[in-house]
Amino acid sequence: MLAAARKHLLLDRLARDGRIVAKDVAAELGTSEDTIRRDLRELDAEGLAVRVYGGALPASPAVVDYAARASVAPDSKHRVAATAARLVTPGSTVILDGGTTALAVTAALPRDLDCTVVTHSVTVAAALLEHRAEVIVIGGRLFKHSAVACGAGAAEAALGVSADLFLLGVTGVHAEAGLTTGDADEAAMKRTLASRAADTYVLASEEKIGAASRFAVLPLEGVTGIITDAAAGSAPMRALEAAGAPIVRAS
Amino acid sequence: MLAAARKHLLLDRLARDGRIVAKDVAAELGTSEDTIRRDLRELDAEGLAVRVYGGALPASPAVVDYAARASVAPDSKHRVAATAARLVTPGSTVILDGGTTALAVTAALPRDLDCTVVTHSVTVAAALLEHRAEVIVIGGRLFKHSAVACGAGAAEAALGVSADLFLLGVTGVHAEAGLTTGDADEAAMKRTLASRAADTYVLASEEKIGAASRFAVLPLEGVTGIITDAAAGSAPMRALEAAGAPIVRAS
DNA sequence: CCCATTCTTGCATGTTTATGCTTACTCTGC
DNA sequence: GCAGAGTAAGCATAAACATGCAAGAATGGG
Repeated sequence: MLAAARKHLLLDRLARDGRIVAKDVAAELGTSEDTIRRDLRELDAEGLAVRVYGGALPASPAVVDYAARASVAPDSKHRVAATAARLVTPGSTVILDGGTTALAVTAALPRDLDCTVVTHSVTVAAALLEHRAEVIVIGGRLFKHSAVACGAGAAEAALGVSADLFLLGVTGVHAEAGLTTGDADEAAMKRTLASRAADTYVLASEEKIGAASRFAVLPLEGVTGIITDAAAGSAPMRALEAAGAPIVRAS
Repeated sequence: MLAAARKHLLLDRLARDGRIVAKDVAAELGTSEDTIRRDLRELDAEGLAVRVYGGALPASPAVVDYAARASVAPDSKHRVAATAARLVTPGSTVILDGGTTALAVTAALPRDLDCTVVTHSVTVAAALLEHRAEVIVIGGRLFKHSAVACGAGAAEAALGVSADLFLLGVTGVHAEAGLTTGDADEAAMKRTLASRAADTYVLASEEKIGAASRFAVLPLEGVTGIITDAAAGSAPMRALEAAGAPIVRAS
């Protein structure tokens, strides 16, 4: 049985029964309990389940739905998110963008970290419910595609914020086009958020490098760092380095 | 049975019955009383319950309400939610409160209904991502216990809203105490939202009837209707009817 | 097509955790 | 203040756990 198929089945069970007992599933699938435990550990790391002694329980339903839709290679995202999460220091205020990579940051953030998180993403906010961090939601008209609040009201609310750090998600990081995203309002919102933070770091998982979308957010040099784990030698990466992009290597 | 699931069940019972008797639950679950006592001690340490001699009592109602959110919504909630969802007409603007019953309303709402939903709950907002409805999020400081935005900023944002309908969630509907909830800020926010809608209906699933929490939201006659499916002949219901509460029967 | 590399899986190891039992103590109501 | 129910704490045991390791499968370049 394929590992991916097994994980899907586990998520199905979780949705159907509301719980997973590692021993039972292992017996049913004819695999070892260790394998199931490993799977559950990974699903927990991805924020799709909550690991408990003996098995697993569902994560917050909204988060699961959203994250499952973006069924992409989680490794790259995960490494980038972990690196970004380490930038969040106790007591600091961080603006967290929307999107699946930002969602991965919430999973990588220690639950007992005392900090303030400002976000315009309802899924990010929901994912932080079980963290100690103080959460400030920026309201506005909800953009269904990316689950973030945008528009005039949101921008106005954002102007009241002053943060130490902004973790920015984009859809493209390109040597010439700079940092881009797929929607004009979102791009404007991201710019506004960037203006409210002392430092801005881009969450650039592998597939974003070399890509460009229609709407410019910021030029490459407009941010403090671009966190990525894309292979250093690849053509787009060399182009970015030649363009003077402040690359930060994820690990 | 998973230990974590058992704790969820305990919280469920606490929300439903208002108390837990260690001996009874132990017998019912087929575990030792010690295990239940240990669980209750831990829930108490986490602030989710108050340990008393013989069992446990709910902590602040708001806290328990939130913690039980992962558990299965009883039929009563669904019936109330379905009735409430039918009040939402195409083209209208509805303010949807936070809480598990409001969440059930999102599930009962047709996905292709063209309307505008205003909410201060991030979980409600996330649940509406796949609906056609336009969603406006009211931002502010996130109140972790119930996943809603509260406070000065949220109230201010709410003042800019004008809606046809407000679906209000509370923790208690009592003949004398009126409509109540477990947190002062939340109560104020609910009042503000009620003032922005032409009609206000209360989502009063069975367990809310006859219950009272610490903070008053509105008097019984301050709302257009109280949607419930509690048995008509019960004592609390007769008291409510005698007090002139505008009961609407769910079906 | 083959070999090297990587990934997955299951097993053995030592460690941690949950649970029920016992015992001695505490609380509550009479 | 006394009886009985309820309780915390310690202890033993079995289950669940993380980790390292090795065998087999999958993958990719030559």
